[in-house]
Amino acid sequence: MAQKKRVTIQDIARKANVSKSTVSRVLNDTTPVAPEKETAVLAAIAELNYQPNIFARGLAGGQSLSIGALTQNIGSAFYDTIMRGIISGLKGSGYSPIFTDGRWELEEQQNSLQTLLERRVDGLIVVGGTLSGAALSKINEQVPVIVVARELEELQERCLFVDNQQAAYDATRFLIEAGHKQIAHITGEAAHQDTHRRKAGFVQAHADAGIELNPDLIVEGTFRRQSGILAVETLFTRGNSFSAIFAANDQMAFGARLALFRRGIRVPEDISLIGFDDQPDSAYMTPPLTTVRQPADLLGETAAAYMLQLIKKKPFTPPPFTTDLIIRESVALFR
Amino acid sequence: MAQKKRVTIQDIARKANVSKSTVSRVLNDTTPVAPEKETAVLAAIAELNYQPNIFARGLAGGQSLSIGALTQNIGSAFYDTIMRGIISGLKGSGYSPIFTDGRWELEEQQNSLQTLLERRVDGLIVVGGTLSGAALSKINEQVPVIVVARELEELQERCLFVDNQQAAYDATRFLIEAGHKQIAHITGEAAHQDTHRRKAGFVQAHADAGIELNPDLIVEGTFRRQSGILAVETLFTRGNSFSAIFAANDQMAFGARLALFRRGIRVPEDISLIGFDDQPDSAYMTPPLTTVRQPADLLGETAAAYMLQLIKKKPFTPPPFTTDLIIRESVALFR
DNA sequence: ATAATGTTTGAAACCGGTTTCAAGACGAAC
DNA sequence: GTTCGTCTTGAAACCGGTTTCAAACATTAT
Repeated sequence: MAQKKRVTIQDIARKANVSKSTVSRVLNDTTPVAPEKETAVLAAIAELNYQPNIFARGLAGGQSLSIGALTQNIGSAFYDTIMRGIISGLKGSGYSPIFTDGRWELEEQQNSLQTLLERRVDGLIVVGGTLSGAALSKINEQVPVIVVARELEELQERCLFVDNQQAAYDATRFLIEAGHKQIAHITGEAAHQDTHRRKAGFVQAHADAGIELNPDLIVEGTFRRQSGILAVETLFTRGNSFSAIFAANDQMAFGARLALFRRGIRVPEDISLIGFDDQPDSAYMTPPLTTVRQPADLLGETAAAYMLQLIKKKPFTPPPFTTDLIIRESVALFR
Repeated sequence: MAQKKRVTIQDIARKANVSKSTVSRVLNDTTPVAPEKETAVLAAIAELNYQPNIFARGLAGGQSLSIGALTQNIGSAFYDTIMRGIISGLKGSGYSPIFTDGRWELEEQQNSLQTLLERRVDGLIVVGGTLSGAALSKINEQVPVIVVARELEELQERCLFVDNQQAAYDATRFLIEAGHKQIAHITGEAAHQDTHRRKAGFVQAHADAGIELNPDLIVEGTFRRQSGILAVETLFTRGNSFSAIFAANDQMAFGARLALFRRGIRVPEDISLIGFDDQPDSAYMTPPLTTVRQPADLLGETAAAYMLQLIKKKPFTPPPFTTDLIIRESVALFR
């Protein structure tokens, strides 16, 4: 059953005794139309429950009314929150988002990108990832690009990100102020920009506090839970003592926490732990994890708003993004 | 810069010295074409880097080559895994997925549905949610619908789901066999089908084991972390003793675990805990959570494969889906 | 050799919108 | 009363594909 024939603009035109052109005009509000005709058209649209054909519109108008969003891990809390921000930022604009998942793999990112471009998105929001700035810059010539949670030289004003170094600095300083002097750091994956920024903040905080940093206390991780476990094992293998760990993200903090648990080491009584991202589960860690919160929702919403302005070729100045240290219970004063 | 003009089928035709029709034919493989012409067309396509215009194709062919997927919480591990399954199941088929998020709110689900329908998806995969069977059944008249993780009378053969009752039965039985006799259950939200199935399994396991079940040990939750905390508080307020908790999902198990932690109650030494879903974080709980695993990836992949067959109007019989009890460290023998 | 059949092929119609263009209506200015 | 400019409107072209249709050609049967 169902409606055998879809209602077209022609049907509306006929019903309202006007031409297709006029219907199109009231639909898009491009040219003034006599009030009584407009009313008639609107009535016909309502009565016939007309839905414009998106393909015809896209074909004729050259617009898809969709924004592509390429994230790296739909399903991770951080990306999810950004996505929700994008959704809500686009709400009511007539544009709808199309999400794809790059899975942190370059090939997958390229495929996803290809898919979005084939779908003729009117704008592209890239969240994280490892696509080169040059590549994105080239795409930006075709369709406006905004980059979230990453900083690219080539697309300077199009990047929305927080000051990762400062955030890591704050986190480290918090540990130092709590009396910790021997602090370990589990870094992210080397290929990531954030990894280096956060590490730099960690280092800087030591320097500013006049604490000598033992390079053996820095262990390379991958941003994944598993690597948090490995990192802690590595730390103990190396044999240096430490009273706190700063993990470059919450997932690794979870891994570290499990590794400590396995060794019967208490958190925070024996060793303090601090993460980065404030993913939802972190508040439910035992003990609840002290961590750095990024305004992921705001980043997403801003990206959407920015994109809408970009499409309209209007100027836009993104607000500053600040991070917050969420103090919970995984950090103790060093006795 | 960029390509000022997009390459069209006409350009290819000209270059290969054939007509548009012929190009279209080699593109879609609908009618045999002379080998030498086919080669010429293919060469032209490669040389000019031709990408078909998806709108023109959709308009002319009446196909969008996209599959809509409506999930409830992009970002929750369970939905995420299903989504990945859908992505991988669709890979190479020419169809690409469009995801929307219903957020477990009816209005949002309806909006999302509307968006997908406007986008003229060729198929719709609904994951969970609260849209009525009648509503979905009606949509199924327009476009094939598959429902994942939910069972609907109206769309019987289109539903892919696991036996929640059996899975909950297994989990409960595991606790009983470990010697637990007073087991608490934190249910999901009443509006959900799964909630009742899981509860039924919990009840049935008691009956089969000849253990009388104290109804005070069943507390209503909402599937959210927070409700796990509340549920544990409620249990202690009620004052009944119990040695194990079966939470209807992992998130609530996390909440319960935190509540126990706050009270200084050890898991599993004092109270055992078992969850449902096996979300990634669960393996990193302290102690790692024993839980029920649903084959979410398989569900997603199957949904995609099923949809492709449906579109081709071919028959398809989904494989059986089984759950696994993932035994970790949150359950102890009752002494 | 002729008729019947089958295979390739291009022209043209079509999908459902948007946009250009020119004509018609109308009020203001001369 | 003309002329001019502005506003509203419909016809037609166009976007870039797919599909129908009939013609052209090749193949086989009679």
